[in-house]
Amino acid sequence: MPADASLFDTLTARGFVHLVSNSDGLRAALARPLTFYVGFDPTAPSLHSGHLIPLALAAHLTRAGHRAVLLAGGGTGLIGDPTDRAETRSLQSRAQVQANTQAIRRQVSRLVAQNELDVALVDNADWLTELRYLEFLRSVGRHFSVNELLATETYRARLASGQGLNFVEINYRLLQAYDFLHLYRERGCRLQIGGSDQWANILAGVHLVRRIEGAEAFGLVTPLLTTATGEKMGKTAGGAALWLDAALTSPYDFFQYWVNVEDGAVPQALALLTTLPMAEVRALSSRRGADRRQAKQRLAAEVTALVHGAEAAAAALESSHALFGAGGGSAAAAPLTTLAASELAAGVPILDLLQTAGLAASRSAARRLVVQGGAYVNNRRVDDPGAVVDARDFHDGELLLRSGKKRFHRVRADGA
RNA sequence: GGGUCGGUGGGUGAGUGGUUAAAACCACCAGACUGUAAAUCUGGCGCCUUUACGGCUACGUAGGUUCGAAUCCUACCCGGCCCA
Repeated sequence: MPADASLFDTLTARGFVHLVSNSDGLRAALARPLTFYVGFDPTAPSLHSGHLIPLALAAHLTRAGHRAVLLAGGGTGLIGDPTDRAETRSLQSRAQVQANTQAIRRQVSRLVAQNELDVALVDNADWLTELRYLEFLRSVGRHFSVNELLATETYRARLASGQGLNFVEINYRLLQAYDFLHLYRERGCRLQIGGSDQWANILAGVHLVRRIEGAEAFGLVTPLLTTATGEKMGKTAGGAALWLDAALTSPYDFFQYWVNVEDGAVPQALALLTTLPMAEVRALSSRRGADRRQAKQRLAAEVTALVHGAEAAAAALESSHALFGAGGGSAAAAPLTTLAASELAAGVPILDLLQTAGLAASRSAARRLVVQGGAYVNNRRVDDPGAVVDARDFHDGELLLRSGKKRFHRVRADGA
């Protein structure tokens, strides 16, 4: 598909454009294939929901014929981005950063392959670790005013709150700006995209490219996904982050997260996270009342497919229907714990079972759950904390455990 | 390096020798109402057990004073600010 000038308008219509350094300039630049980049810092071994929008935008751009460079921050990760952090982030060990960087590279490669995108993967450690301090100060440092740096929200908030600001943290922005310069030189990269929190960092890169190369580079940031009350989205039921790694957040849980988002978040999520045509997004968004759940299921199916593949998404959908719907279908994608037949023979106290299944963090928590009437075995409430589960509770070798209304867990009897 | 203030539970933040497992708020869990939504109301929210006004652990770390310490003392670690 050839790049075209209307791409910018399409992206705007979908809501991707929160801020742009020069909208007319970028609109014109997008008329021809252009190289852009987006960076991910290795603060964890997996990307999370916050990365979805920039990834989706990268996919749109790539499909329109632009070249993507996905950057893993193996170098900047050694410093740590202070943006939106109330206090100084303790430095991660080199080993930790390396491990996370590797994990993220693998994950990104998989995402890219799964969605058949043609992108380049780079790691800024490859050039940042070789920087020479004096040289860096003379060539890059002199283009930045400390007054201006301190005036930006990130740093100003820190100073105002009296939380202090480490020298290392001030340097983060310069390193990210240097990344942009480096990619401009090495790959002709002219656009950096990111979440809205990255605005100042991205502009610093635009500034540096202009100062040193006398060329115009562009910056574009996307909005953050928020709830109706303006809170950042992306926390799972347990309060944990919504990871894109299936080992950290299973496709089923990932799917359920989207089914459970609040009504007000659906239109934005459909437009930003799925590739559905806008006409369909609008149609789904117009569903009201209970019908809105169908829009959420569609959203969940689409996003899960992008992240975990069509097959995993289909399995998650089927399991969701099986557990919440009028029955039928397989709950195979739902979380599962296997019990040895020997354990089961003696009977397993319900409190232990809830804890083993991860539906309760401790036996105390499991006891509270039962006492408060939130524990179910095979959809029948258990109100005796001393209850014991045995083989008779298993049907076809399986038992369905539930906490509250919507957290399910399957227990399978092994060797029975 | 000197001075000074401070480090409390997932978060913010009270508490300055004795019903303090630690106020309040947020987050979170469960119940009710619902649409696997939101809002609202109710209960809960360190761990363990034979569930008891029981036991254990906890207020940066390690010691000490005391019948008794998050609260006092000492050393150390970490952070803010001021001076250098």
